Amino acid sequence: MARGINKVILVGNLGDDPETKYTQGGMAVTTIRLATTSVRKDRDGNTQERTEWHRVKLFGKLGEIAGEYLRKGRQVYIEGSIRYDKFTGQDGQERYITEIVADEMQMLGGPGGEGAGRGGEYRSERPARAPARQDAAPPRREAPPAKSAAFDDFADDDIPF
Amino acid sequence: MARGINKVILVGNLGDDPETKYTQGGMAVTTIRLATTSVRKDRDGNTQERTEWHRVKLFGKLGEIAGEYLRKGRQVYIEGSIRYDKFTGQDGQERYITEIVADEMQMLGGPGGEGAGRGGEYRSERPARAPARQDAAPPRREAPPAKSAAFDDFADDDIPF
Amino acid sequence: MARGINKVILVGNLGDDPETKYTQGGMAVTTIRLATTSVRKDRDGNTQERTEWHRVKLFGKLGEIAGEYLRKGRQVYIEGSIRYDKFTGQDGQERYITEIVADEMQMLGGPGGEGAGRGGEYRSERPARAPARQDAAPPRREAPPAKSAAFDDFADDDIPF
Amino acid sequence: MARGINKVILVGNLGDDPETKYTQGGMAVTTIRLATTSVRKDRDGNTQERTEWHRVKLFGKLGEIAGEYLRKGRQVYIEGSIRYDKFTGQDGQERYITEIVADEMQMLGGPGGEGAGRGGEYRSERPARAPARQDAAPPRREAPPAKSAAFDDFADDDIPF
DNA sequence: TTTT
DNA sequence: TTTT
Repeated sequence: MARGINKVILVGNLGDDPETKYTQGGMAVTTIRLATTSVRKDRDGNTQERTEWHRVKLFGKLGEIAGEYLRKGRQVYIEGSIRYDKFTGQDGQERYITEIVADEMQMLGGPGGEGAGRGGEYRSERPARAPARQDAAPPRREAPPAKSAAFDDFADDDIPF
Repeated sequence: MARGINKVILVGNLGDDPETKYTQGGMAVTTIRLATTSVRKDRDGNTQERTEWHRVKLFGKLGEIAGEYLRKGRQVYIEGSIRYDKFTGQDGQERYITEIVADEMQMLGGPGGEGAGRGGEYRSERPARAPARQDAAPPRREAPPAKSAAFDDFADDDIPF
Repeated sequence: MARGINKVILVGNLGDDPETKYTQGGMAVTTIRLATTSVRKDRDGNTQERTEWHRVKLFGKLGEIAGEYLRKGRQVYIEGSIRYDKFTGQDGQERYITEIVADEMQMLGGPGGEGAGRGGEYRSERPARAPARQDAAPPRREAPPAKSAAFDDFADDDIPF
Repeated sequence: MARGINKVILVGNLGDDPETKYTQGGMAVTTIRLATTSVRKDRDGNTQERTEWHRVKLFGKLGEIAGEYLRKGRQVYIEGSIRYDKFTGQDGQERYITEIVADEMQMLGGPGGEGAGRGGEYRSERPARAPARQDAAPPRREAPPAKSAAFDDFADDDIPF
């Protein structure tokens, strides 16, 4: 049972094309970089911009869709959670990385969206247990788009409203 | 494929005990009323309060847990979506109702929480197809608490981080 | 001091052009209708769509900007809160209305966006006390776009990070 | 004009008492550490927990209130944005830090809440220009609690609903 | 009434 | 109808 809420909502543009890798179990893991920019006036009245570059990871079906349809420049809505990781680099130094783990994605009508229609929302399917191991699993890009789960929550058709 | 985002986040206190009904298929549907209060100063500098009373519906396992653990006065976090419904009353008049359909619930450490520990987060399981019809399905309150889905999204244990 | 959280996040398309009115004090009040659509499979495996039509109100500068730049079909991000209102119609019947009061708005890159650039985020300025009453205040559409407040929170330039 | 949305919502417990510093301009900057925990089942069916420790910064009035009322163990709601910072350590190494900059805070009914009532929500006032410099500004802890801004957005009392 |  |  989880304790606490860890929720992130981003609307930003991709700084580059997505990168997709696959686990040994064959699950897609796509990484995108998203920019969000805020603006302020400094004490001299000059406009100052600041851009945050978010590192967003998408797993499973969501990762496949992201890898297939997102492109550099595209505007996207992401909902997910923050994850702080620590690892040891090849130089023996400890390093820290912060990532947003997506569980929902919506392509918005931004630039770079040719070839993919203009929008569409996808939710993270909780990936089932990893399938039987397939060494260095091949892409299997033919996977169909995830079906949305949002409305499945009403799956009983005789709800007593 | 869904289009658009419809997301609600509430932290409020229950105005009354929850009410649980069951569909003919045996799915729990729990309704709670949540208060959120905002404050402002009017033009005369007097403090003005305004309370919104939200009607929140929880389905399936989430509805069972809510019915079992939530009580009047308890503070709760809800995440869900807005749903506007129209129906015809017994007097033939059209009526409108706005509800929040919950897909996540977190009991907070507020008052009224005796007997239930102090917290815990639950996510809406996408209810599977309705089970074989059981006329006027009995409660089956012995259902175990839903397992959280939040972390299940990492279900492949050899993720290439 | 407020108690509770009442937060709504929407990404949707306008069903019609915005409507702007002005208070006697000269404050703009713009209403837009936003569609969000979710999809589910029913028990027969057929795809079912459901669209919610949100009524969103934007006040002050935010209302002026919305009235000027938003148009039917345009995709927009809204952040705000839910407000339930009750009033008595001319027939003496009690009526209920649910509205989203916006405090942030971001135009997204959707269709219908000619003449307005492609995006831009705006926050609700807390409107100052109402200006001296101007009977049936004239539009004053020449108002400049609101400056974003997001980054103003760092207004002290010698922050000890 | 900002572009994009960068929004974080947390409900968690403080891992330690808050730390408050002051800028040379006299603005409070309070840092708290918040834990959020998620749970999953691994492939062997064992329950795995994972806790994220968020570093949250609160500025100005919000920082003063946090420093005064929050304590280790207390449960709190935070809304803010993610900020990635890079700096050079004393060893000449580049380091990265991720922080949540709060613009809303709500004390929840969790443990550790003695002496401060049980709740209350506060919003970040956009801090005005820094006051005249006061070298190593003294705390001025007597500052009154920030007034909530949420409802101020309706400041014109003759709104044409 | 939008959108895909 | 809650809560502080």
